[in-house]
Amino acid sequence: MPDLQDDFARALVRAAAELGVTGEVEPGVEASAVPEVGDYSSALAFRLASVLRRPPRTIAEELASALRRNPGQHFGEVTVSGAGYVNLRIDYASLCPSVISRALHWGAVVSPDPAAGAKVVVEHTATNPNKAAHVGHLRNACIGDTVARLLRARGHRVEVQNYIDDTGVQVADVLVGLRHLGLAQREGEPYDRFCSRVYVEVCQRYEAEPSMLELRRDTLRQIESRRGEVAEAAKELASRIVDAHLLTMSRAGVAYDLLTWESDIIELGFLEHALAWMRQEAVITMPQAGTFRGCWVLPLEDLGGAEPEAGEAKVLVKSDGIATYTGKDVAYHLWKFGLLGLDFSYRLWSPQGPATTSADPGRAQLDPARYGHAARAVNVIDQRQSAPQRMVREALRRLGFESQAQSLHHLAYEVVALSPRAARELGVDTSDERSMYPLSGRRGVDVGADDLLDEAERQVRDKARDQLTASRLAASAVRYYLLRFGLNSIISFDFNEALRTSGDTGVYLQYAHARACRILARLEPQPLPAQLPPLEPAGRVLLRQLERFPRVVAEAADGLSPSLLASYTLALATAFNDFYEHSPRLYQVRDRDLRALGRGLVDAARATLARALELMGMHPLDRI
RNA sequence: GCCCCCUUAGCUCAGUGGAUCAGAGCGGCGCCCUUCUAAGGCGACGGUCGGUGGUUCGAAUCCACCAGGGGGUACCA
Repeated sequence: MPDLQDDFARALVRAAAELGVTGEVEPGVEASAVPEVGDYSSALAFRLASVLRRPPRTIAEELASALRRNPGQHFGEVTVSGAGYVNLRIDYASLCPSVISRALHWGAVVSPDPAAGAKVVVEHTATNPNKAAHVGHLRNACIGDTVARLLRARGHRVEVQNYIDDTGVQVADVLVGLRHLGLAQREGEPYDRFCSRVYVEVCQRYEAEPSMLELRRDTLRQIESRRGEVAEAAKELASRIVDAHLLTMSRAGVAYDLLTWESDIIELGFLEHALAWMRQEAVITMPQAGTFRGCWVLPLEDLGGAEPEAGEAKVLVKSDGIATYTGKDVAYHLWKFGLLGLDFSYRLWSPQGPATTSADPGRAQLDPARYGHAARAVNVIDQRQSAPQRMVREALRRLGFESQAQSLHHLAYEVVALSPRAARELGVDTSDERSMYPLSGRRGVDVGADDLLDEAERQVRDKARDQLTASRLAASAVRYYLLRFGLNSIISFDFNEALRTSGDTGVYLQYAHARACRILARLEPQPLPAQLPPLEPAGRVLLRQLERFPRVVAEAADGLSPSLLASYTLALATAFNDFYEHSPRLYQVRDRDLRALGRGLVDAARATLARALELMGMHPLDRI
């Protein structure tokens, strides 16, 4: 179905051409701010005023008559208002049937992108596999998962990868704790929670006994060697935590196509190969003196032969021979774009779970051609890692992969912090009166993702019909809470706000959907009459929201902006609730045509709400 | 020091290709449940969009400077 707003924009461009305007014109069509003048408005006349050297109002009149001579499909009245706005009123009677029938047939692709086809790899979550996931990790996963769903709804081929950093310091820390602190898992304590506790303890011990840091260094070295008992234990620890994370994330509707293991990148020689390549191309150098003596570094600028000082280079391999995360990330991204010339083996992580990379060809189960080979990469990583992400891109560029460097997109988002109240509730000293307090796994100050989901479930349990409904409702509430903020907003986490069930919440959206389902259950399906009865104002608002859906999906997907979809869905649910409150009970409506129209709108709202909820990873509920 | 982000109603946040854009939710106030789900709807109250300048016919939105807050700038990630 053609898109009405686009049609209006195109018609305006044609009209401008009739007035003798050549070249690019931006019609600037928006929903009318004043409903009395129309449904869509354009400020084109203002923009043409300086070109045509006529008053905007005159130009608007000329545009309007050109539009009236040659109207588009579903165009109603064309008016001119204000100092020169051209307004279009929708012909609701003609638009209604096509909007409704389109809504009843949303497929996997809601809003096809003509440019889709190339593969997009979305990397998200990448939580250190050493402790329980907290609400900050959950924000990452919800953003990434929704972006992946949005891209698929545009017709892109998407592969979701979860990078498992199982050879980093955080895993080493918990391993040190497990092996040297003698802590025991408590009765009923989940393993990931237990490891969180060990992590906090070990971090405290480092402070008290700096000599313990030697244990960490040694552990890290053994992990990176990939041989021996310690390396095995690290793999075992990471595996158990990854299982816990997958379970947590699945509660929130988040799933992955592939787990990519850092240990495999090392074991299969990806890192060595990438480093050798960068040495050969003189992308990285080893300063003989100065701050970075004995490290392999990526110089940030041309220093004219001088040795780089702090801030002038990024270390990829430390002087002790251990690679930094950025070093490993370069190797990973060379593979991701299919540039490395080496590949993993692939098998299933669990029978129904995601695929995983493997360093053991003997256990390979899956076709390697399916994975990697990205044309475009979207990395969902919080804003604090902007600098390292730039380094990865810069390394690709200097190896001669300019187009891949440009196709690597760091989707940066702000962190979740604690509101002063939440911080107090978690026992943080807030006497310094800061505006927010950071989450800290290291200090044990965080909101566990599972705990939050559990708490949300308790909140809705008594009103939900069963346990499954309660858990889906809870997941919806949490997911929507984490998605409705813009990516540049720090979420000042507050329990009351996150667990609220009224107003601008996931529960409200689910309720609207379930309400539509309950209404439909009482009505026989019925074809729309050829001649539609007039639509009430609330119905017109609803129809306009329904008409807009594919456009919103396109904008949210192309702009990698889940919050756009969140605010749209709220507007749609509000329009539907408004329609519901201001229309007579449909099953009591005698007029057959009126009932058919109402049923059609409710069904379209139901289908569109369901699709919007799915795109946000929320399971649409037929009944609550 | 340098770089990035934020500052909009009492609170939490949308809105930033200029115009018809001062919006939502929460809280507080007043209404609406014999009738498809009231986790809903309606009404009133509430903001000189951090400040100052600039560009423009027109700025919450663009530019400059300033203030406050957060983050980065590590041989952590």
